[in-house]
Amino acid sequence: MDIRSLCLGALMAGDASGYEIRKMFEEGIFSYFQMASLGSIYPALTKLGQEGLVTFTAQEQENRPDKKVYSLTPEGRRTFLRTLFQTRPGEDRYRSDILFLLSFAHELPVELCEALIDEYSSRQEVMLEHIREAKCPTKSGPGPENTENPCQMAGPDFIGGLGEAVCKATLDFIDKNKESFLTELRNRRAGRP
Amino acid sequence: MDIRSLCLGALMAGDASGYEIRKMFEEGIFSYFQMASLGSIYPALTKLGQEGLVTFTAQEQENRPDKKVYSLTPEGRRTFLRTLFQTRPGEDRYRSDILFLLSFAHELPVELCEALIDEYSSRQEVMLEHIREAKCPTKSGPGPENTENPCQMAGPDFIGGLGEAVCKATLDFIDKNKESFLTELRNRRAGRP
DNA sequence: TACAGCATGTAAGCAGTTACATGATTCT
DNA sequence: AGAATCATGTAACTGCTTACATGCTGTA
Repeated sequence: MDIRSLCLGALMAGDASGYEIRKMFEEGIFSYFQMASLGSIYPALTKLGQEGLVTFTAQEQENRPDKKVYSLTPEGRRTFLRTLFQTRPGEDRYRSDILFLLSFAHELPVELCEALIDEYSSRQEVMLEHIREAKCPTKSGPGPENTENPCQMAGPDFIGGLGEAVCKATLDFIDKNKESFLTELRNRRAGRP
Repeated sequence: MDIRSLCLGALMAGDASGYEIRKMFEEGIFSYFQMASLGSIYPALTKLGQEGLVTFTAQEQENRPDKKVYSLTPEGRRTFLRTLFQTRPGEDRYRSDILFLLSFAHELPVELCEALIDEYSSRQEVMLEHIREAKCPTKSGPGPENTENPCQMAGPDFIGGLGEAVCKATLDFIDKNKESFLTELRNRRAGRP
């Protein structure tokens, strides 16, 4: 999935500025499985505008750059839908420095291992929070205004449920295994220093 | 984590050729949370060799290019350990085209949604298989020969357990929610065609 | 006072993917 | 016969991150 399709997808949920789109990928429902930075979003939006797939209206703001609120054109919508149908989905990929580092736990101080695990936990908790908020957004939540009631969209609901289940399983596993893991590390250290 | 550290990390588990290192990232324990392609591994190995962090012995093979079996130098080992200590782990990131596509389930044919979910499931099953094999490798399993018994390494065990828990949670969620999700999609379709 | 958030945009630089080049062997 | 596996290597291309440029508002 290239950044252009990602932007079109974000706009399917409602009009938004580049800044708001990034928020969707950072805190919203997409944050679980995609991400995009401003440095790639702005150029993508500009290009999509040139191709007639999006338009924008500049909202004037005092003492700030105009806020450009983008929306899909009918053609943009059609193009995106076509992309959805045609895309042969690429491999999933998960990257985690923390888990890589923890693979070498036997070479690291136990305190560092514990810190890494805790860091991993707290990140998962943040993610869980994001997913829950995205599933049942509070009024004036992040992202564009909800033109449709998102609770009527089955997709995000299913995906959100999946994300929730995964985060919970992760936190649960750590909860149950962290101490015995650290104890084992300490014993090994004591056994052959 | 840059590709160079990833290669050093792979070699911590034992000597290996570039081709074998890729296998570790494709099927071995690392496949769960990192990946690397041959086009990046070979140049990295060459560079590490120039820097004195790895050496290799060329194993002659009939009618094939010599197999270059790399091993860490003492300095390579030290460098990697230093890296482990110093690295401030980057954000985890998970990318999934399938989940992105499924976010728009309400715009897709139900059959396509089902196919996407099934594809997702089967990929998770493959991953689960890899993780299990990596945790309790069979004799002559993938990757370099096990110079140490991996069952004595707590890190991979913990990580493997985590990966297993996550895969299981995913498969479990899909098992329990797929049908009702598809039914809901079909009902919506029938309700307002 | 300093930092975080809002808000857009450009451009350099780099890391990694993909494709190309080559070729024998073994499995289906 | 064709595909996959083994095996290494180079190079173009792409797409993304990071940093820079600018500047007000609100909070700690």
